[in-house]
Amino acid sequence: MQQHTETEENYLKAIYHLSNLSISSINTSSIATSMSTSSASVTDMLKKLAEKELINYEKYKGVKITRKGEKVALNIIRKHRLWEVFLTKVLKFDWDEVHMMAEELEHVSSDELIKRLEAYLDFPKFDPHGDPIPDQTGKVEINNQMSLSKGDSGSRYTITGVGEHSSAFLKHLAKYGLKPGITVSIAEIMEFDKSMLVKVNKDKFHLSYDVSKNILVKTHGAI
Amino acid sequence: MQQHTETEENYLKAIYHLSNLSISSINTSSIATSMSTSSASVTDMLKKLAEKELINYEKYKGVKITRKGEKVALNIIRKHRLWEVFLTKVLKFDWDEVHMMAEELEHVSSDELIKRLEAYLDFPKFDPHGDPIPDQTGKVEINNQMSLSKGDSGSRYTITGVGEHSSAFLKHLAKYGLKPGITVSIAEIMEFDKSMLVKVNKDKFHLSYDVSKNILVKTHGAI
DNA sequence: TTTTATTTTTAGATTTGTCTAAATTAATTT
DNA sequence: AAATTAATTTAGACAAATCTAAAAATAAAA
Repeated sequence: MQQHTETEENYLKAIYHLSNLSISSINTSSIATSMSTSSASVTDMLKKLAEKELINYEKYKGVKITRKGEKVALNIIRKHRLWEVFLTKVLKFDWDEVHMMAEELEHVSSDELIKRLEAYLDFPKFDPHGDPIPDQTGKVEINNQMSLSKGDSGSRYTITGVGEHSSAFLKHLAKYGLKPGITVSIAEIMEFDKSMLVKVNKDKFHLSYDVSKNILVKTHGAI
Repeated sequence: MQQHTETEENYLKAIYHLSNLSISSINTSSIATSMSTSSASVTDMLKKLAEKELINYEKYKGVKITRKGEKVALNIIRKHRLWEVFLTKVLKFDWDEVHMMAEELEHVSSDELIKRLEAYLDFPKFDPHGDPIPDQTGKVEINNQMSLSKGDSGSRYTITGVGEHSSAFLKHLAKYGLKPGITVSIAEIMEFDKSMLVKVNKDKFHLSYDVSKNILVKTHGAI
């Protein structure tokens, strides 16, 4: 049933994620960047994935993931996120420590194992970073999140997730106590560098544009 | 810290297990058989492992695992057995289903993850098949188990483990309700085929030599 | 619309683990 | 002890995933 190599799965995952960032088709170099590899290697792999009908690929024209490829990607993402819940909720790891471990675990676990893990965790809907967990059929809840950087001065928002998963970024947020579920209000937005002053409870602090851009929120009060 | 490939780890594990079956040094073909591969492939890998000082290897003279190699093997075995406990105790898999899954999980999990898993499982000393779980330093409890096939007619024994882990064999034992912790007494031993008649509570049944050979026991009453 | 610059693909090499077939060494028989 | 058989190692090839450098195609600029 699972006839793909770990590497193929990682490429598919990367292509899937890039597809969600822009509507247009994905180019070779953006995949190379996100996989930290050369364009030549990407081209080789694209041929292989196209052969298996996991992507549509035309030389020099870019890549589009097929429904079949998307299903494979979503299954990997499902595993990744369920393991992240396990690692934080059960083994008590911090949310900034679990990404790399889940990166390995996502490839080894059988569908049956994941089904049982999901039941054991009581069918969580989101991972520790606020990302939705796809179900067995590949359905994902689309949460209408926006970047905090697009928020308005004076408004309140609830953090629903992050746009970057590096340990460095998550550790940085942890210093301010920022994580999914926390409510922040924007006190002031600086014109010249798009940085902002935010308030959490009684605390006030300054967030650079690079940071606020990667904090995902929903407008406060809305479901 | 963990500079070995998955394949190298699997070879080391096989060599370690074979070393515990006979005192003499291990030959190429027995490794090939247990790994389901060719002798030529084994020879290639032995050179690589010897290079890394994980084994002592002399052309045509066989293999002995070094202390360093043993430590690597025991760490993999530790991970394997802790995952087996997790899969049976937490995710409620049957003991005959967990071997292959643990075979994959043993390679991906960091030492820190395993330390937390061990604590979460409340520091189990044995896996579901009765095999002892090595500690972080590579210490293993040597349980003085013997094969049921070497038992005496009229004596009672407690099952402590199995000498073969295939799903087929474990399913066969399950049919009789045989597993670690169960007490059996030998009612009769047949001379001609070394098969035996055993009693468990009120039930009596016939075990072939092939089966009794792979049931490990301790003499009843002893710790 | 040429020319230049950028992106993408091809060509050829490398690494890891595997294979088959041939050669070598060790073990057994006669 | 010589001959035969069995086990082991070498040689050469292959598949997967990667790389660098060169060639080809597309995009941007003059």
